[in-house]
Amino acid sequence: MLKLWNTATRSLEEFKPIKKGKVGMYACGPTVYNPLTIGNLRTYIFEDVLHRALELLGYNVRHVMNVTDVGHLVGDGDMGEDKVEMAAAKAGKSAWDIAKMYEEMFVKDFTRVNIRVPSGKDRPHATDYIREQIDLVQTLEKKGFTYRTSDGIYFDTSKFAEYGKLSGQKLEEKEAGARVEVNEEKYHPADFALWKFSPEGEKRQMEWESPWGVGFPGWHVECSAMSEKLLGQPFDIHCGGVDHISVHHENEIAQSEAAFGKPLANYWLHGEFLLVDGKRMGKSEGNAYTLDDLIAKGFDPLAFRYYCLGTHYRSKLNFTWEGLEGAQNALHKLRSEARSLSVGTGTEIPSAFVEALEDDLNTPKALAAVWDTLKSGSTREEKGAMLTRMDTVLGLGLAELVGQPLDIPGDVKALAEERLIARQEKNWKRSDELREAIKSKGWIVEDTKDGYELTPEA
RNA sequence: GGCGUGGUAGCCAAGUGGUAAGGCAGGGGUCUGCAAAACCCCUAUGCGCGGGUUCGAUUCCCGCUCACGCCUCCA
Repeated sequence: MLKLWNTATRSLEEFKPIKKGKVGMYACGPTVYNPLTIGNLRTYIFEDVLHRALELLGYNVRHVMNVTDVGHLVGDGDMGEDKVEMAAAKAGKSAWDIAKMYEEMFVKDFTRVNIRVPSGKDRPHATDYIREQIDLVQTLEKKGFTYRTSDGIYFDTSKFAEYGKLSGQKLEEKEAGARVEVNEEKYHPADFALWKFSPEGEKRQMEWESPWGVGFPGWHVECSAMSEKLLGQPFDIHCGGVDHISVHHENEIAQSEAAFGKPLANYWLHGEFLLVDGKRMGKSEGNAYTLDDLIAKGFDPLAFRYYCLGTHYRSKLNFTWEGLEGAQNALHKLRSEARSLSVGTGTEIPSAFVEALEDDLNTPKALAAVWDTLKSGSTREEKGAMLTRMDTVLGLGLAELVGQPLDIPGDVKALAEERLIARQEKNWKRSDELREAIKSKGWIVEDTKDGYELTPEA
């Protein structure tokens, strides 16, 4: 029985899909205006593991992730500039080119850490669903949830009685906060833009006609419009990062539920942050690392994935280089274990592994089950089969290594053979020379009980 | 001010009302020309602090403290 922690109820709940055997999940995707940080990546890895775990448990999963290529504003809430247009201006490129460039970058990063990237319709772009977003705003307008200011159409949060139910914060409590509100035309600080007008006399690169005037959709409305269009409402699981709980997801709920009069999603799952030096890592904090930074330091992207798997998704992960190194060492060990196994035909999965996943996606526990399996008394074939199955969830690239001894170049192999003979003749000088020769070709030779073992230099 | 999360060995990190998974690092041993690997063994009487409940708490309750996050764009 799969149990998941539902942010909406703040409790562990048994997962029951709307349609038997099927799961519809929606994940808030990147805003394509700068490179992904490893913090962003942690959340996407969590969603990918969720997707894979659901499949292992027998569900047919539809995983939709949007690409925000318009409408995400920087700075003071609804008053700032559009992130994509701003990045474009800075780079001297068009907004469309910027969006395309950063989308290609994140797809590359996803691929490098073995995240299966949603594609086609399952990766909708906000700019391709302008019609749906306008429709949604019109529905809200008809139902009386909107009002107009000089710069756009806004959602009136005071009209939605349940506003704040996800974060457990009432409107009045938010109001008491120390935030500075710069948009004095809004009725309430929590109100948010559904449609923004293009600035007077200014031509935006991304703008569309609408019943209210030329402009562009607000950030929150895209998710509501696209999830309804692609998954229906309600759908099963909505995920994202914890920082979205109190604003973005709250706003999505308000829009969607106000417009359609039914729940948006049944389960809300949120991935915790990755911290650096015990503090939040963020694009605006200036302490953000990218996957390329890790690679530049000689790390394998999958070592980062392993690192993430070692912490429960609802716990903060304090990123350190030492921790990443430990993860990489562990991954190397797993790889060499995998190579030493044989391809088996079994479809067994250790129950401890499955139970760990069913327990709110407890990947650290699942990883422990992997190690226990490797240390167990099962045969190489059984272990090979089990590791292969478990790797469909882990995504550590172990499955393809099972039963695949390293491909050793002939010349290296010949040197190793020659060294073996030298050793038998107790010609240690020659033996050491040959070890050096092998090393110069990028391989490490190690003696074993009945011969030697060659591994590529890290 | 409001809402929320967490403090477990050198590091990372699970977990439980009955005496602490796993990984990394470290130590000892076997082995070895050397080295490494491999294998075996060891490494928290202890789970932020103080109370309480209990036969018994790291696990439940209360208080405190520290750290972090959200409430303003950010996974």
